[in-house]
Amino acid sequence: MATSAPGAAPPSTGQPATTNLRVYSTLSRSKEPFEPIAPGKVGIYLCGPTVYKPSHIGHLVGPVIFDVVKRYLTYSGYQVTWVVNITDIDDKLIHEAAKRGIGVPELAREMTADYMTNLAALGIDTIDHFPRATDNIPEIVDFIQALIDKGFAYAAAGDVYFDVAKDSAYGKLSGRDVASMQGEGGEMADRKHSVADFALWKGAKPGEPSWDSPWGPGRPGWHIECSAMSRRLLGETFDIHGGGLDLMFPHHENEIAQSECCHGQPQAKYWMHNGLMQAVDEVGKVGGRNTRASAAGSVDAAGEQAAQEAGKMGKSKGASPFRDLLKTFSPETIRLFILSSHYRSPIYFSDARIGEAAKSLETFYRFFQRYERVTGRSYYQVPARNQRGSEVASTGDTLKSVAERRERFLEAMDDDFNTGAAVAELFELVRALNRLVDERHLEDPGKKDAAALATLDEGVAVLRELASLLNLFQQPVVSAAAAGANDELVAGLMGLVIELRADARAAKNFAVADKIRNKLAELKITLADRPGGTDWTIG
RNA sequence: GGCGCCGUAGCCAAGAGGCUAAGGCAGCGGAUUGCAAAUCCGCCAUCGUGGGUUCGACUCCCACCGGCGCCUCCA
Repeated sequence: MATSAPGAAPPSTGQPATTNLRVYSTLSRSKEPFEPIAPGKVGIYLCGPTVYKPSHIGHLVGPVIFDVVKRYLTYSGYQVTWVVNITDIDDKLIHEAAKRGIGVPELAREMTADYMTNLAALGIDTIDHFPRATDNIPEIVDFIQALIDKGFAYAAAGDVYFDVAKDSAYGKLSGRDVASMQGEGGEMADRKHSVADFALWKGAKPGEPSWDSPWGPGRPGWHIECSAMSRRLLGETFDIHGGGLDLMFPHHENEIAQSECCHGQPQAKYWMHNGLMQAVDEVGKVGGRNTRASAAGSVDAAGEQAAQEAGKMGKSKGASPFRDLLKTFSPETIRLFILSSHYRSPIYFSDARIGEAAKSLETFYRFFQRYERVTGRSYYQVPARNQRGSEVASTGDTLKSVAERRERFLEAMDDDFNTGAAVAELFELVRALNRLVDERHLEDPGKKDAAALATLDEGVAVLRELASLLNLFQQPVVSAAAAGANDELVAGLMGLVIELRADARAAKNFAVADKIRNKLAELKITLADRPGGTDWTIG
């Protein structure tokens, strides 16, 4: 399992920050020019996990996306502070801990560790703070008290509720009408002034974890921790608040209500919501996409069934733990899969679809090997350009193409972090560089061309620059099979086999040469005859 | 029922009022190769259906069909 990528986000360049970035905000339902509240500085708060079960892939979509957001902002000259909260006290933790016969803190520790391990595997080392709800109880209690003092909340039988009727702006994020809300029902209903009111503090029942408060022992409601912790770490108003689309209501709506009623100013300037990961059966398409087949009468029963089985990777669907997914797919594959589509769109998840991402990554890995054959240097040792301001000299076809692709990549990122379009430019970059190697025969040992090699290096530096913004190709991926290739004995035997095959080829004994290659292929070993000799890869 | 999103090639997926509708996977043809692998070049979509607005729409509006999400403390 890979650990964090070295270097974290590219260092701030100290240059003027980009002015072209546009960010879609759920509040305005439109893309807005990005202008941080304090020049040069950006605060980001992302709603993190409730740590009661192992994280599944859906929990890691936000971190992957905001890791890229932070990298891009940093690269663009901003100083970014990114906060991800850990909800470690909540009904779900209480129930799960009881079910397993362990304490809530123990459960929280275990699941927080699981989450952290997954983040590390994905190379996400850009998060600055992981505040836990239970570490911030005094701040939370103060926050609630302030809301009561200002008349926006009321205590009732050990609980405290937010009085939605007092907030005329309530519903502005999700576009909901207070009157039509069902709200939290159950036994709390009769304590609340309105069904739409939500708990800020929940009085403890016997045996439940609790903290002292002016309203008796209890614990925070779900939303208040985020209001309190975001204020502590980022201030009353900060730049970007993110989270899954499912949190828009009620969580973020309630957060806004709490924070803005308490402070009398906006909580966050931009609200970014990522689309949800959806599970889909391997068979058939999803959504309305099989409409035509069905309408035409050629009903694909399997496809229809698959569509019906598609569903959010939520708690009820029992999505498999992320750590299991890592047994099948590399972190890099999962990152590419997530970043290949737009962050606001839902992502339909299946092994086959992630498998496609894995295949497409091979294009890059093969190019990196080719680069090493040509230059003797590892792609991973090429210093990444990390200054947005420095332009690429566009002399010659290749560099012209490299500069253009870089420009398009950056434009895509400026357009509300369009990573899908940006990824396409990475493929185009590699194509341009492969073309250069082909045309100048750089793999041919007898044809070293200093100018072409310099161009290749420049192109690779740009590839590294752009890829690092997506946290891709930061360090070599070593598969178990590839690791075996380093074995001295294996290497020696392969050298012998290749030598014997070379002799056979020299003698035009292609039957033997091909037999060797075919038999090796059965062992998952691929031979490639190149200008400089034959090399082999495994896996 | 209320609110919202979506429907682009065999599959995944960007995009966009007029310029060649990105890229990936799969497939086909060619170059290269002893043959391959890899690489490169080329081919493969008129954008769910029906109307409307416009000089012009796949892109805007309406309707319909189909799918999905939220309204239940799910990232």
